[in-house]
Amino acid sequence: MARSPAPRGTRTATLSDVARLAGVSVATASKALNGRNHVHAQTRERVFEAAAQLSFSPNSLARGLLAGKTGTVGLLTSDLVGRFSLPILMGAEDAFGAGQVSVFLCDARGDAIRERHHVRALLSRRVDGLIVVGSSTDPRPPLADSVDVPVVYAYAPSENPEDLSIVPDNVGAGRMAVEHLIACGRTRIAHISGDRQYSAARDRVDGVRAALDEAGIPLVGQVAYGTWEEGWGRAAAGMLLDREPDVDAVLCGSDQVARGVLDTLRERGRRVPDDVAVMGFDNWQVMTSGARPQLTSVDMNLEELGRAAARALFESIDAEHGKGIRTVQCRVVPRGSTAPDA
Amino acid sequence: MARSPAPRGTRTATLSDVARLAGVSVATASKALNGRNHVHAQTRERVFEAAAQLSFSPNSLARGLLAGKTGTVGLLTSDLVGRFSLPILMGAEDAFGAGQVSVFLCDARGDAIRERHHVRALLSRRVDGLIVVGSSTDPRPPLADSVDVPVVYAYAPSENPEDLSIVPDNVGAGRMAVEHLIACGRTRIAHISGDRQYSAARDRVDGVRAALDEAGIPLVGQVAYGTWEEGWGRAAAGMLLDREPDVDAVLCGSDQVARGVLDTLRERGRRVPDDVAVMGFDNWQVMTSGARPQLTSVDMNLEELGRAAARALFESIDAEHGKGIRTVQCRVVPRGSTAPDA
DNA sequence: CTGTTAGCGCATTCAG
DNA sequence: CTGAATGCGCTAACAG
Repeated sequence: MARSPAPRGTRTATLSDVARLAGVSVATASKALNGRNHVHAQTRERVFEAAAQLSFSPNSLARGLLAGKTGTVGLLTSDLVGRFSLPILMGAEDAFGAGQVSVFLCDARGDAIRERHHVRALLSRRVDGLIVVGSSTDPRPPLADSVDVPVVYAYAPSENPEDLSIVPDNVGAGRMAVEHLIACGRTRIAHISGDRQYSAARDRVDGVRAALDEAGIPLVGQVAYGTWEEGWGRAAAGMLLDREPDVDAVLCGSDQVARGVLDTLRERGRRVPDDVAVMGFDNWQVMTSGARPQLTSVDMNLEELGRAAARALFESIDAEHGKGIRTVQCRVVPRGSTAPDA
Repeated sequence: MARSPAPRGTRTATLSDVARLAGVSVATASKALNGRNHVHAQTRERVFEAAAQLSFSPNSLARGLLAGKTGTVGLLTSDLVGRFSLPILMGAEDAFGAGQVSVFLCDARGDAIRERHHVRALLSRRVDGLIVVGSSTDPRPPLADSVDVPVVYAYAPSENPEDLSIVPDNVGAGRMAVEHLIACGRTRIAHISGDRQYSAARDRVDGVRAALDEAGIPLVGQVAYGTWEEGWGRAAAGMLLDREPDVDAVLCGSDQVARGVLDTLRERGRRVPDDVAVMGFDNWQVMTSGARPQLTSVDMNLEELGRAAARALFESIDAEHGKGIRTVQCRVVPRGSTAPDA
């Protein structure tokens, strides 16, 4: 059914319209609608009726102009297409949306010029704060413009240690992954990583080594760096099996790499998880659930990271800036590729 | 290097600050900065210098309050996590971002209550227009509130024919897919679809049948409806091969289904594309490029759809509302799974 | 309890 | 060519 759209050209009702209809002054109408004291219950009633009748909606611009804050924040991403920005964005949207804050979304597409353009536009709109979402966990330069509102960097930390950054705990992720494999009884663990250029890959390796050292278990073979894709997983798994036939677990740099590894293992007649356990990183639903068997993976809790960034921004708005890099814990999501029963 | 953040608490410069520093009135300063005529070149110069010195940034709230339009639009999605909203959002952000428009992003999470909440907030912020992005191509109820700004529905059309909706051409997609397979010399074509509940699945089937009829080629077996996932593709392919061993092409409801079909074909010893051609829908990069061979797919041009929605909204803002449902063409992206050379 | 006044920052009249 | 005045819609002082 079509609620008829409000007639175009009809000026949207203003507070003075409401006041006039209710037979009071604008000030009284304002107080009534905003629940201030010192207004008679009956008057308040009349004002509310008038407002409803005119479907009055307070003009946030006017309010913001007066208050000096707008209840808006800017979310500046550099790579919307990338699948890591999205959950962060969702988490932030979630944390803000619950309250009275609206989010301006801007995609700089990895272009510094475009980023400055967006920052200026956002400042001109008088956002109360800014979240800058990176496209990888490698540190990024701070915003070029000097900004007089709080800024929180998410996923990619700012290179400036004076800034506040919230990042996933990649070292912890590597550690947790190995601990899970060990808990599953594996002792011949290999690591097929992703692109060595990414600090995420290197940080996870650090965690992997630390956990292995603590357990007194050596890594099987060398860490194999390559890409984040399935093809690399297939190729690397082939080489691994040739050199280290007695491997009983493969930790993969991403869920995609893990998918490739699973393919090669199946073709080589290795059973998963009986002969070889496999796990990935990112816990990307479409990758993990389509796999045979379903893929155990480390979830980087990106949505939580987004929420954390939003909360941190709130705090910075109300109080003083935080500084430095905070990490968000990740978690292992066990499935059939490491635990027979899962 | 850390450009020192502007000292907190320092009120951001206003036009009268600029005017004072330049030794002119606010009116003159305004004209100078906005490139109006009737202002001496030297004066203009002085004003610009003053503005730069104070890093003046005009307050969009004040401007919007005065002008009656804000240069903002609301993008209302119901399913950010879904992979179809994102490209649409990108396209829209792209089309708007090029100009002077900023985008409020809201995710209603498929909840009508939350949707109303967001609509009200956006109207209160005096957006100039609204794009409503659906999570499937099934028609959706129009916005519950009566809205006095233009609204464009994207992906999911509004149930109200008086509204303007922009949707992908699913019928055309089915048709193009079959035409591609026929062009590749296939005559024994089967269709493993997705979830029958979705109009997208049914519309594509319509296109498939139309194209087959035109070519005078019968469909091999029945249309197999199931889910959009890999597991369904594997299972359905097994049944298909049992019943119709001479099939030479399988059109799949999604790239994921196609991945499953490819797996089963390989296990059954059928070569792709030599024995059987395979193609999917959506052209989801991560699915198509990880496949062996790489997967031919129909791209629904969602980013273009987003841009089209943005453009349509522009037109509605400047002129009169459009009405009805417009479709955006899709395109086949050929890869190794249908054409040996690709 | 209610109304009057002032002003947030800006662009646009209209006089000078 | 420039400046003083007006008002966009609203809230916070104050005065009645």
